[in-house]
Amino acid sequence: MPELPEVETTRRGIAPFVTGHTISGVVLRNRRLRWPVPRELSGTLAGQIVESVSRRGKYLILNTRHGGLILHLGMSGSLRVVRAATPPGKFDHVDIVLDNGEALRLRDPRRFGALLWSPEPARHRLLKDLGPEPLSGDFSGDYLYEKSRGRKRAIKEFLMDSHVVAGIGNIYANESLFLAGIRPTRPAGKISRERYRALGRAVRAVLERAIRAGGTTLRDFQQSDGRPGYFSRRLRVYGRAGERCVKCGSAIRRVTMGARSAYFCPRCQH
DNA sequence: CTCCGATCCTGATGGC
DNA sequence: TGCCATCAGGATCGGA
Repeated sequence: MPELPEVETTRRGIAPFVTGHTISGVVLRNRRLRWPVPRELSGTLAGQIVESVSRRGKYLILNTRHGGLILHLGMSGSLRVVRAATPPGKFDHVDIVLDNGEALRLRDPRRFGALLWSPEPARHRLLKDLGPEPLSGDFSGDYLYEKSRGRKRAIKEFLMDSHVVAGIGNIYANESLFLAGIRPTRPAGKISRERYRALGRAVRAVLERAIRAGGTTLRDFQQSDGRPGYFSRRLRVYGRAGERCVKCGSAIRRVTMGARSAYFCPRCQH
């Protein structure tokens, strides 16, 4: 659900409405997310100015002079900018209220999301050990190759490990592997440098295209203006078990890997 | 260090 | 029509 492209889409959507504004308080309707939202959050944030909105992997950070509000959308979270007086829905758990009468509203039906304050977000336990940003210069096929030596786990699980590279979830792991022609079940440590270079390029291409399309909407995700993400119609293998491969016409297969679905073309991916 | 399974939650879906 | 079981899935945690 919200993976890197969806979180980046959300970041771009909300940044113009919150940057430069002062937070007047926080309304906590339900504190039970992935970790309990701190009771004192409103007191901590009141009076602080949002200087910027940044992203690290799938985390969003509202940066102020004194630290940052770390936000994770989990599997079903979304953020909207609304008038603070707008009646909340059943799953609108938190409002970050701004001094201009608007509020950043977190909706999260499944409550796998997170909302935490840190005086130094980059050093927070959730962020400090994340792998490189896949769209930065720190990430490359060569990096993946080096990092994967001696690893026995499947390439798809390796690619979805946020400590290897940040922000890639099930959808984009499947799509990237299809584009690179690599079968998701192949052990990560047994893939050649050349093929990792193709994978590095594929990861970048897929993420960039998805960001341009405003992310992927399956069920829950919506852009911060309420529109769906339009990458859904560009998915090549994800969710297409039994359908024809766009390259060769073979039937796309689905296998279960550790409680997750992997989709691949048996003819194009080895 | 590496890997694997359990875990949190609720809407959608399919079988009967 | 309605009930029930199953599934989806990010990332952490604990145990092997």
